[in-house]
Amino acid sequence: MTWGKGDGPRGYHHGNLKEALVRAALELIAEKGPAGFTFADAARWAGVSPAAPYRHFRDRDALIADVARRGFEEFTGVLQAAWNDGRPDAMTALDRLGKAYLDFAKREQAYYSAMFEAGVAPDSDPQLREAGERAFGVLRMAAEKLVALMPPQGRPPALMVALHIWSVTHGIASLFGRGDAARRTLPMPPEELLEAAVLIYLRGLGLGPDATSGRS
Amino acid sequence: MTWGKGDGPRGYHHGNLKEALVRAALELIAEKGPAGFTFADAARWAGVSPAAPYRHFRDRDALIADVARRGFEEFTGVLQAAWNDGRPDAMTALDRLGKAYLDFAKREQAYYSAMFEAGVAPDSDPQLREAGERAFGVLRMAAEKLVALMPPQGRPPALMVALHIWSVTHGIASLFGRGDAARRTLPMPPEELLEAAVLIYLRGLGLGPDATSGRS
DNA sequence: GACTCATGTAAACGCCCTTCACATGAAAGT
DNA sequence: ACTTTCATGTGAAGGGCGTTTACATGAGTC
Repeated sequence: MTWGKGDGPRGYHHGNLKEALVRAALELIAEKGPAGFTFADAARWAGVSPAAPYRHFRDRDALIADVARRGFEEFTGVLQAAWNDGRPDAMTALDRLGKAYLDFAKREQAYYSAMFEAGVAPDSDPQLREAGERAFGVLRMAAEKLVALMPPQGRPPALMVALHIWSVTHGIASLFGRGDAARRTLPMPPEELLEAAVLIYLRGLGLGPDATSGRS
Repeated sequence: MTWGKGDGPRGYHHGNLKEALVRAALELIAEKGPAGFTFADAARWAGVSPAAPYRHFRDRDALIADVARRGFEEFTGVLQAAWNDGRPDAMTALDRLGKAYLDFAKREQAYYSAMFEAGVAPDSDPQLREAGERAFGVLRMAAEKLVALMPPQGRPPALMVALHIWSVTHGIASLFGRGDAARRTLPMPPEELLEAAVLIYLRGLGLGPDATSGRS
């Protein structure tokens, strides 16, 4: 095994402290929430002095912002894979997309917290903002494909549809999606709740499950 | 003006420290977010020593939980007033309800943060949990009145409808509702976004704006 | 008027955040 | 090969915060 990306503390220089700090942040956020982790904790976790992280991040917020940026990039990949260009049909792919969103929020709680709940302003870092917009872009693309299924007269703006789906999905993820604390109990799994909401919403747009096959 | 509830620091005893601490917390949360306020700050704001708050709250989290509980109670009142027993008809009242929700999230950012984003487990305090459930109860009631407009066969569970509406509203409030930081830009005001979403959703349930008048 | 007890204070401990001068060693230049 | 350079990590220090403890105060009670 190579030590290039490993975590063996070698001599005076760590060699990969930045990566180690990001992983420490993920570990600690998952454990104690985005507020319950300290810069010094991350340093200790990486086996360096409390001052070392300042060589790589301006402050604690910059570290969280970097975690959030990486989270958005992971997120984009996950959503894109789930959407899979709308195959075999837009409705099926949208269902996968929603489940992937909830699954990400549950499995990657640390990323999700950093992305949406850590109080990081999206504009604080242009790279963060762009990463977030790329993730939303997947939803936007999906909405465009859905809207294209409708008769040209009376098509709603695809952007609005994307925002609606994003909002309800994020709302469910925020309120009920996480496994640990702050959960509210629910009479059904979040995935079913979301699926039902989207089905009803799409029916309201005039898109039944029958309109999916055929014309692309 | 009476000093009974005022903020004049009298002699050795403050007289109203608990209230003063809650107001300090609201002020500071509104200013710097739920993470960016310290117990000692609240004490300084109230003009007492850093140890004084411990006579009234076990720790910082207990203070935030109390703020959240009060927030839910305010919230319940606001939602109930907006719903107004479903008058003049359920759809109109639901629209008011959604706007009141967003308005509360925007105007009472400090409360809203404490209620939903401060990482307070709803079960940490039974009173907090009950207050939250009373607030949701208003939505549940509204959903029941809406569902009652539908033909008995094929009525969706009112609880599910309430959860859907809560989720999309909370999602919009979380993502776009706040005025200051962490805002994402939007091509339309959040209120319109929500109104459109709910209209489409209700149409998907078979409830057009025409079904509102008449039978209650 | 003396007592009681909730309420506030002061001091102290440990931890955290941040900065500073300084140490180290990998990589570049000659 | 030797020196230089500079990013990277260290140690110590200052200030702040959270919390606990022993003590002070004074409002209400008998």
